[in-house]
Amino acid sequence: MTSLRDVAERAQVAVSTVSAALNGTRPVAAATKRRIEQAAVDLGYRPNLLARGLQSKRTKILALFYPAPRSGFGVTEMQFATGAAEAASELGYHLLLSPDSADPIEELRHITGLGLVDGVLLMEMRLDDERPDFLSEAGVPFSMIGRTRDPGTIDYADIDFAATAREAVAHVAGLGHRKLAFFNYSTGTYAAQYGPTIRAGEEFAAAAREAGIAYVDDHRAGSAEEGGEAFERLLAAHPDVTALAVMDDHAAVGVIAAVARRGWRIPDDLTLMLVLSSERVAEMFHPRLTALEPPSAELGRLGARMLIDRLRGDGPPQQRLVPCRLVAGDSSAPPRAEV
Amino acid sequence: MTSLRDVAERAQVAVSTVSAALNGTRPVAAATKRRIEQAAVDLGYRPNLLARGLQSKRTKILALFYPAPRSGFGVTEMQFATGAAEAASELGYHLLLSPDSADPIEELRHITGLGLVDGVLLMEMRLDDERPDFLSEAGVPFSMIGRTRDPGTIDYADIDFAATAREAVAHVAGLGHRKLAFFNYSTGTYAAQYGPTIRAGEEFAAAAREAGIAYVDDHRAGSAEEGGEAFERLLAAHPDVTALAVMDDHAAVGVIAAVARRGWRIPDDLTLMLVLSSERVAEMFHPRLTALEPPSAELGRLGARMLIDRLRGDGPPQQRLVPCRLVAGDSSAPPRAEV
DNA sequence: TTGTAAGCGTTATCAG
DNA sequence: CTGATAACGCTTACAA
Repeated sequence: MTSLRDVAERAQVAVSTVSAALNGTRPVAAATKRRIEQAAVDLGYRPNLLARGLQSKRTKILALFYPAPRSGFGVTEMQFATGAAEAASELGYHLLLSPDSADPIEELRHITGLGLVDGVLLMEMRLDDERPDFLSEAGVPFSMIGRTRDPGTIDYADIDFAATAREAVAHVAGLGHRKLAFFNYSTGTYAAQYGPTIRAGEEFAAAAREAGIAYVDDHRAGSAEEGGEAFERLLAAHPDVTALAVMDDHAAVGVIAAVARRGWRIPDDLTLMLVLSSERVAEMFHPRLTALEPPSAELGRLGARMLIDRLRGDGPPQQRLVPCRLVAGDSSAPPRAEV
Repeated sequence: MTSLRDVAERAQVAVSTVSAALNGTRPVAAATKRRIEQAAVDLGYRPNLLARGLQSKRTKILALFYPAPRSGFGVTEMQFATGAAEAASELGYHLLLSPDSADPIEELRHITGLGLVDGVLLMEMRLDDERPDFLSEAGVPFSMIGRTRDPGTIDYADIDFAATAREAVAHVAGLGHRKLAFFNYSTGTYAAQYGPTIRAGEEFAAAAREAGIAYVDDHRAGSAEEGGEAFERLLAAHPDVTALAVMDDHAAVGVIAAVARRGWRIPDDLTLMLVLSSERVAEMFHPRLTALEPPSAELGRLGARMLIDRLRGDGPPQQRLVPCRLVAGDSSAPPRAEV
């Protein structure tokens, strides 16, 4: 482990000069600077992040704080992480993966108390999430992937649920459908005030209203079984529904099975869309489902970038909403002609 | 930020005594110890990891070094990460997510040169992977999720491909099948000497031979299209195949489509299994596919644990093989009665 | 059993 | 423009 001292000796200058030369933190004569840089290269010098951090109070480490997965960590969550790690890496930062055990706040207190991280990236936000309050009070810089009900001036990157819902509604309306149903995530996520659950629910209703098409959404399903049951109930109450948007992949499996049991076919008898699911998953179904794919990796990248901007002291709060991408599959078609 | 000094002042002792009391690194009178602990609690003292690391050369940080995803990061890879993070967390360690950019070795040199991490966790191993050599030479402790062709005495946790293949073969043989086909990952992963590709290929062949059932495996498919084509070719050459094991989820999609085009049904005309895929994914298919689910989270946990053991200086090399779990779906059945 | 003091590798503050 | 020197918060001899 070669240190600043070694470089200083070899370049015949003082340690502080080496530091200055290498960091450009104060003017250094061109000649000396060259000499120092050469020495550093010769010795394969690498600054010690710990020492630097201890002194400067900046570790260049960000913590990605992720709650225990509700229902198995999905591809989406993974992409938050890899996106954030990539962006951080590009900007010279490192990403620490911090699982939250039982008590999120205690865990946050712990991880931020260690002096190890410069800031925290929050994900899996609930509308009434108490983590932002804690971090604000503790004076720890942070940003969110997702957002609380009232994010105030906190930096965040979230899905643009309104635009996403509008696009989904426009898609089915454009095909001629007059009545859309929406299956949200499980009741558990609703109770937890999980952001996407609540916001998607609201925005799909609003978008349908705006577009002037009928809408049903009182179904929440988190498993294939529940999805199938919800679908039966739906048709019993609203036989005129011709299009369905489903948030939970597994619920969609149940819906498809129920459709088949009924002797129906997709898309002839039902237009089915997967909301907040990836193209990769949509392709597993037969027929390939239309999907609204969340910009997960980008949200991760944005979250990391705005946190780093904040750490660098730059400007006003950044709040970004990015819509899902509609990937048309073979599960969308005009409604069957009513007799 | 409250430091050891603050605690020392409040407890009316020297800093070193506080350190000793809190770390149990040398005997401290019970009374003093209690006083110190009380003071620490009162002040909400948290040891500064940077300072500690700087002094002790131990940061309690592990880097999970992951290569750019070959084909989109899957659930499996995510579970390596979360499993490792959890295990690390339980043992008082932290996990740094280190994306490898273009040049893995350079990136490794960088991350290990910073003095930031105590050790490295490697994943996505290729049989001829050069990363282990680099780390060995550099004297950086590490462990692998997966393994090279000849891991020597390096710690690793990998899938037990032999046992997995045996179980798969026994499953279909038990149903009465006499000829099994195997579709591996794409040719690209073969060329890259990607561990699972090579090992699964070999072990399925060996298991079939042992069990005395016929076997075909010269098909590699990494997409739905390729999967469909491979299936057509397979049946053209081996019309007597009644069971098929597929490694790539997307290839399976193509196979299923091809089966349907042919007017066949699963499992009546073909027993289909997904190898190295999760139950969650298998459930998306209709019928629900039989799957051999890799113990991803456990491998991540094991990898982290053995690395930490190594850091603590414990014992002999740890090399663990864990078989996949067979999750029977509705895609397995006895072969159709030949006329 | 406890205190003193010397670092760990940086950065930052001063003089020179 | 450059060189001492004092932190940063902790661990670890060594002394008392």
